[in-house]
Amino acid sequence: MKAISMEYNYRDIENKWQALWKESDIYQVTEDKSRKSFYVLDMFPYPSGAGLHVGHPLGYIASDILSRYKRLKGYNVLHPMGFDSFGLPAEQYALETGQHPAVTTEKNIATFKDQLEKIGFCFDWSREVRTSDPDYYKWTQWIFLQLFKSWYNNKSDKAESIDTLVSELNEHGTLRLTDNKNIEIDAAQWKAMNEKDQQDVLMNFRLAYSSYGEVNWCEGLGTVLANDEVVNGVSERGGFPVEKKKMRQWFLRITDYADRLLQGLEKVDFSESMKEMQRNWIGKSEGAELDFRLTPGPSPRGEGGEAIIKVYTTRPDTIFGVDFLVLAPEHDLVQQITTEDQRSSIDDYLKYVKSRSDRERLAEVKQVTGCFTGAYAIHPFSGNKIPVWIAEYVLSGYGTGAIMAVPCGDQRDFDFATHFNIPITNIIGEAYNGKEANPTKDAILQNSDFLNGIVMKKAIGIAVDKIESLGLGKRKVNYKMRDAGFSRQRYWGEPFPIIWKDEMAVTLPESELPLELPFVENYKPGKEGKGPLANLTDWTNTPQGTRETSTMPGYAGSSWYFLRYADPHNNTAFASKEKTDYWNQVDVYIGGTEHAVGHLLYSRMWTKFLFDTGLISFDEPFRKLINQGMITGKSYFFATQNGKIVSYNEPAKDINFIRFKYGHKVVDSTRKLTRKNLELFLQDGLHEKPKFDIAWQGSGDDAFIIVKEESEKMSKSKFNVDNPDDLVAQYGADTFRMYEMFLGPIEQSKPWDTKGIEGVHRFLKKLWRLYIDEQKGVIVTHGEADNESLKVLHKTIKKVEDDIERYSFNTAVSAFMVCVNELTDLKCHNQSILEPLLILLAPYAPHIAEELYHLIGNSTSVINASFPKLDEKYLVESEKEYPVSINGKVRTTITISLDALQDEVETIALNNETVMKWIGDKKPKKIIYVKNKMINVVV
RNA sequence: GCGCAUGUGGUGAAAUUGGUAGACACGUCAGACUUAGGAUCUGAUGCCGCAAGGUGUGGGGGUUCGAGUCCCUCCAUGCGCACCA
Repeated sequence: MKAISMEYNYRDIENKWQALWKESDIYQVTEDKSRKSFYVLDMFPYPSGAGLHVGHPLGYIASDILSRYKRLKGYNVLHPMGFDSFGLPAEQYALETGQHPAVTTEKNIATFKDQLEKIGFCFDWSREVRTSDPDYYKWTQWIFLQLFKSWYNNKSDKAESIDTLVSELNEHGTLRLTDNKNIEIDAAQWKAMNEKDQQDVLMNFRLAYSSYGEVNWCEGLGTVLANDEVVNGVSERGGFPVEKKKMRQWFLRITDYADRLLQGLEKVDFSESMKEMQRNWIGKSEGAELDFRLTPGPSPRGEGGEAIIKVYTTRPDTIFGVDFLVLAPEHDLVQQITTEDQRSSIDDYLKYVKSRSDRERLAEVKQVTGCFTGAYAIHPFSGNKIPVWIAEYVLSGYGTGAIMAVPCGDQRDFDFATHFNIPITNIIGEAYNGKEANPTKDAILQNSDFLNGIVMKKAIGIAVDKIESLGLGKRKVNYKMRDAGFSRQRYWGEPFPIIWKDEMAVTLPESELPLELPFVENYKPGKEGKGPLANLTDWTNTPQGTRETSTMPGYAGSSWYFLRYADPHNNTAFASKEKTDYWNQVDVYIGGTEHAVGHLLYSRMWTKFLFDTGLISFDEPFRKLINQGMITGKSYFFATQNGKIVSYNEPAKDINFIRFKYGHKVVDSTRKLTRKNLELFLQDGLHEKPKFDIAWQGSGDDAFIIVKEESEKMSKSKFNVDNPDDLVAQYGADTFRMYEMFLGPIEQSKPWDTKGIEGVHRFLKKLWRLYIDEQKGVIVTHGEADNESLKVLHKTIKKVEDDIERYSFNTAVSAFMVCVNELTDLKCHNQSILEPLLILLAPYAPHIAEELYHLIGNSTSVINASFPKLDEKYLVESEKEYPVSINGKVRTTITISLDALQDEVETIALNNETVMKWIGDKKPKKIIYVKNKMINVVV
């Protein structure tokens, strides 16, 4: 039996090499100091039950190509993968099915790894990390303890051991740090305090701290959530309503790092929109805090002391435009300053405010509501009486919870003043038209005493200086960002290494880490909003006290995992400094935008903290961030009316849309939608009202409906998930890899569409035929390569190198296609061309490259080859036909040598008949010779 | 409302510093070889026009010998933030 068909059998080739690579541990890397390191990282996935979809690998493929490329370039490349395996979904699943999260997680990870392996990634699996692994979370707990034992010293502008704070207090007592971080006790008082009180003081400084505070409580999930996990008043995961609740919680004092997180953005290579999102989240604003005294009056003003209202403003220049003050309804002073006349109205208003949920408040932003307190404040400069109001539009959580209202300059203040007939003072002359506020900073101030005639921009500084010098207030920087909630009333997370004793948090000794997550029978929440761990009394009660029963949030483990990859099996430290120094920062980090304000900010904070403590030597984790665009799925909808499918002749109104799974039967031969299918989807309750047009097709008895497709994020519930396995099975991993790159720029979102995949597959077959003839076998020739083929090769080397270096992964694919097309045309089968080509291609299509590399006689792996050297001499053409443009319009061509001198070109051009025909007898003003591009004659 | 990003053929998209716009691929059309073709190969394909030619990168304006690229302005789409004082 002869005729071993030598066609491109991707299935066998890929299986074979994947097995061999695995066997030989070819992707394992060590800290080889003789080579420069390069660290390429993907955001590690949460191992969901759904497995991988086509959107996942997009980033992984790009990072894989980059890693393989850098490796060919001689770098020692760290390219690890792991799993963010703690988290809510596994626990929700456990609640429903009773299966232990550890079991489902394990199973899901196996599926993920299997899928990843089939795509041929070069991950060093010996460095795999899993956040739910005790050997890993031991160090998450350890870092938490370090945070607990540290405080942020504004003087040194870094985190320090809490001991430095203690000794400071022992020696000097009073500590002046920033506005909101003062301890005003003397050393004697401090020493006189009992331990509990001392601990309470320290708790106000620890970077991981516990406190009673308003938290986002999500009843549906039975836990609290961090601000970034709440979207529009509902939980990001599951969409359950979220309410404010006072509870004892753990927090991360990320606000102390606000400024450094902001400054750090200057030195990292993130996209502008990503930086902007982070800046937005941090929300720094500079302004002033200003005191308004209240007029003395008959109304109760608290015991003895006169009430002072502190307002926060970013526009102190508008101080003379203040017509009233507004307090948040929750403001502490509200009860104290309300006059008897107004008391009942205020109480009614407060009742009304309380009845409204966060969601209602958000939804009805435009509505103007408020109530007068009866109190008046004194304008600090003019001495005028200013009414004090309360209103919903002032938030208690921002600034001081009180504002000075300047209706002529702020639209909300304007609306409020108009609504309640409060007279408006104009301080910007003609810039204010009386119909709406003008928030300009460029107007010249009037009616403004010492600020008259000054441009607002300049007046800001002048006003603050005056305010400060008169002791009426001070400069103040404000942040929108709040400290991050760090505890969850959940099971499937890292337990806190904390024991509560006499209301004091006691840390577990490091020798007792990891504090392993105990086994539980069921995942029902404990009493009083506590997590499932609270049900395990055997576990919670220890001789030293009661264990903390909440667990750490999902972002705990992911805030430092990139460091662990450098030294994943270290048992004595989270990673040795020697190794983190070697691998250093992540050179390129690839992942989605959805982590803009969560994971990325927390990682940056943890890195800065570990840097402060001297445990690592860099304070930004990621040098460059690439945000892969989302690959959206196509959803298909059918129109229905009263539960029936809308037919061609019916009028199209009151139409509902039913989500339908894409399938050939339905969309291709759309004669009718079967009753069974319809019922199935009606039962799923997936009624939706999308905004697109309906496309009617056919007529009469043949009428059918195709409802246009819509691109959305892929999700199981939307029936629009495409699974990479199918494509890999049908076309092979190499085709799949190249196709995902070929789709378009990595950072762009795009709908998933397989219709172009054939083209890529055809390319690989065409490539194969350069090396192999189905009958004759290997047809590679030896000897000198011809000049034309060499030009093609070197052009490709240059293009591919340039493209990958600028992360343009899609254009390099085209370069390969052009190359193979041209070599096919040239009938080039020369080894000295075709071997380097395989090395070039190996990052994109490693399997076929490896197979051919061996078939043409190599015994080593293409993975360990060296990137072909570019010889520039093949890039230049000795003579070239240049387009000649006359006044910018191309009219003819001239053939000259590439390195012709400018005056030589001019002579040739002026002797050229066609050129002369175009310019006639006019003298050209100048002749521009754009090297390698064109010649332009300006007449 | 504010901020950021993006607008190029029937489609996905190229054009790296301003220099022949539409590479490459899909699709479509025509053809070759075939018992067959969902294999392979060749050619055509922005639009108008038989053609010469004209026109063309969301609209308008500007800078330049020359603009998809730079500037101004308007429009559309996507994402983010949103009573943040």
